[in-house]
Amino acid sequence: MEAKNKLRMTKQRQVILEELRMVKTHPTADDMYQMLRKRMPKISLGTVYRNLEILSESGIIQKLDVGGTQKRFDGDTTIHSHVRCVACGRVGDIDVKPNCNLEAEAQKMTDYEIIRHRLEFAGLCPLCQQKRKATA
Amino acid sequence: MEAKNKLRMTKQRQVILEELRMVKTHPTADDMYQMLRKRMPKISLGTVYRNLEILSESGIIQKLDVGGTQKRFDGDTTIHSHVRCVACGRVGDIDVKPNCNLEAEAQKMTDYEIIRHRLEFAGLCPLCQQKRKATA
DNA sequence: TTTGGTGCAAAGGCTTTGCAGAAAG
DNA sequence: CTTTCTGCAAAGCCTTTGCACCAAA
Repeated sequence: MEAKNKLRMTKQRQVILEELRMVKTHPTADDMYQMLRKRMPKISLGTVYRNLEILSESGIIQKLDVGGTQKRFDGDTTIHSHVRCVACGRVGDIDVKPNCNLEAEAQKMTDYEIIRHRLEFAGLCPLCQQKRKATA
Repeated sequence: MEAKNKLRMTKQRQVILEELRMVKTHPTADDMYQMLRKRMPKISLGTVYRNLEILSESGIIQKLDVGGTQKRFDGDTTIHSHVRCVACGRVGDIDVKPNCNLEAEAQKMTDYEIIRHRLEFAGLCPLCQQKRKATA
């Protein structure tokens, strides 16, 4: 729990990090598990969860808390926003850097001490737009 | 699942709606359950979940997907943002209406069809600020 | 060696659901 | 009456955890 332990670079951890950085899909833990089994058939789901947790605590990857029930992970730790497809759940990146100083703005209106913010969009991904046209 | 059914205003539904509108705390389903039992001791947790779901689908209340594992509910359906205390999980309101047209902005940068957005802040609530001072 | 990590399976937390009886319209 | 809703308990889904063995450093 504490960040005092030294991390070891195990095969599993390495592969998890590689795979996550290789995709731009913001996979869930289980998505990752499915991907990883192809390269490392004996890896366990528990190990995947543990490592994604550890890596995100260390700031090496990012844990996303976008809508939906499952957490998602992002190998890209630069500041950017996300779009979530309301139909299929897919999550994409958006490179919006809200110029307005939202946090200062918000700070004026609350007695919370603002630390950071999160901006997320919801919409329809290209695939689901097509599906909708087909149905209509 | 379909919104075709006519809603009945049962005692339970009525009380749930009243209680939710009475507080400004963005309770979880279980928070609501605890509150409700005082007025209606035999209400079941399942009923609470079902009604919060139905009411939010009907747009009568709002289901919040802020960070943390549990969903929260808000009787206030006007557009506003939320702050979440990173220490205790409490959720407050912030009346920031991002003037900049974020969605149009985002739309330029993605092939998703943007439908809406969500702006959330994270910080320390007054109580947790005090606790931290006391500890430091 | 030492100590953190792994696989496995069981346990946990939150939410949903099947069912028979109750109640709104 | 008819159809939706309720309470209860069981099931489900995602995630975490205990344990004995394994492997980095």
